Amino acid sequence: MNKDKHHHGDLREALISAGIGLMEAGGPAALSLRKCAAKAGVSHAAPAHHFKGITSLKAAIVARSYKIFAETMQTHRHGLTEPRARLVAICEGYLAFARSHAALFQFMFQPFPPDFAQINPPILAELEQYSTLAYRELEQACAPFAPIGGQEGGIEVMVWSLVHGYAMLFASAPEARTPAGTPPDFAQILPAFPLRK
Amino acid sequence: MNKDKHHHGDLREALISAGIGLMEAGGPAALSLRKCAAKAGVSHAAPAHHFKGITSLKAAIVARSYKIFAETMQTHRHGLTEPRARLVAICEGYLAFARSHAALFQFMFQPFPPDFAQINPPILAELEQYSTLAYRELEQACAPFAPIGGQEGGIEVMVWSLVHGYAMLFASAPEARTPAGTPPDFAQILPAFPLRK
DNA sequence: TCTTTAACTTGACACTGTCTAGTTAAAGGA
DNA sequence: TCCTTTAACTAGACAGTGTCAAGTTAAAGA
Repeated sequence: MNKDKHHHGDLREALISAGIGLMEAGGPAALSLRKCAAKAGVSHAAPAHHFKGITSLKAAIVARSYKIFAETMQTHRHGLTEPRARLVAICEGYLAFARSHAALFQFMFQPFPPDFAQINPPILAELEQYSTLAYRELEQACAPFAPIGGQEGGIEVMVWSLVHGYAMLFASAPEARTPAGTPPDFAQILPAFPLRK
Repeated sequence: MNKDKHHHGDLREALISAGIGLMEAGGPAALSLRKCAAKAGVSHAAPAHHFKGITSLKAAIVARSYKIFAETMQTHRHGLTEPRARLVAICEGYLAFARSHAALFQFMFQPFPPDFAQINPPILAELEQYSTLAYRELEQACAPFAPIGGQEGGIEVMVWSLVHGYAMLFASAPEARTPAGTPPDFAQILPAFPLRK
């Protein structure tokens, strides 16, 4: 741990972990550059040498979230080869992540603030990498099925919209606030879908 | 306008309008109690007499957003009686709002922070009222169609999830970042849906 | 060993939300 | 009309935030 040394050793990683911890404990609003620094045991200005600003740290946290997100879906579909079962498993992984990492899930899909440009390029690349990784999971699960409306990629957009909307509205919310009672399980919704091989 | 008078006249309304203006100009992060007060021409502590804290002001802004949201859907479905056309129109209204009021749309569907309790009860009631109003639009548009999976309300959840997910991912985002090109129009997706009367 | 560079600290600044105390204006009662 | 009460606002202070500038300390390279 490099105790008492001037260099922290792996401050970058420590800051990301601290940030995720803060968000999971108190929601996205609980994230603060200074609190992350304190949790990592460094001064309040230390993060500046690893992240250009708080937007950069946020981007790094989102990148990390996408990584966990993709891994969750991978775990769920592992070993399944039958197309329909595989797609269902991917959706279950999607919803499982939204439930168990509610704060991160909400944070990931928030549009980025206008100061996007200040994010360090390597962080941007990492973000791109893992979000693509997650998207590929969904894409591959949809691949066996015939396109909808003749448009390429239409089926992914349809399934993605459905599972994402459900996750946002019912899985990740603190209380699934449907004015009309408890929503049905997603497992009852997806099978009603017109998926043809 | 009650110029030079001690009382503003309608500060509450002015603060909500100012808040919406700020958010539409610079995104949700641009909202600040002090900036709202400045825009309304009062001191920085004046809002405290109308909103218990910034969470209350945010709730009031969300309530107002739901009102506009419901009205947008009403306008779109106006005059349509054929069930399918009506449902399509409601969805178009949903997406139109997400596009034209992107910041508000994102903000509305963000889960509330833990300090929910500090929100003034009348604001909470207003929020409840308008969000229910918006939900009723969708509910009524779905009513003519047969339930899915035997579960009551299943069709609403399905349609709502689909249009909401699409709105979040493709309509309200600054750039619809699908790793695989431009997403298809929603008009091509909904018709593929298994809706029976 | 000297120089350079990266990692971090310290201190300051403007900005945020919120609290307390004071002021000003309107409203109600005699 | 005068007095009291109350609501609406101002002014000032406080802790917390992100960010910048300058200094320090440690590691790396020649």
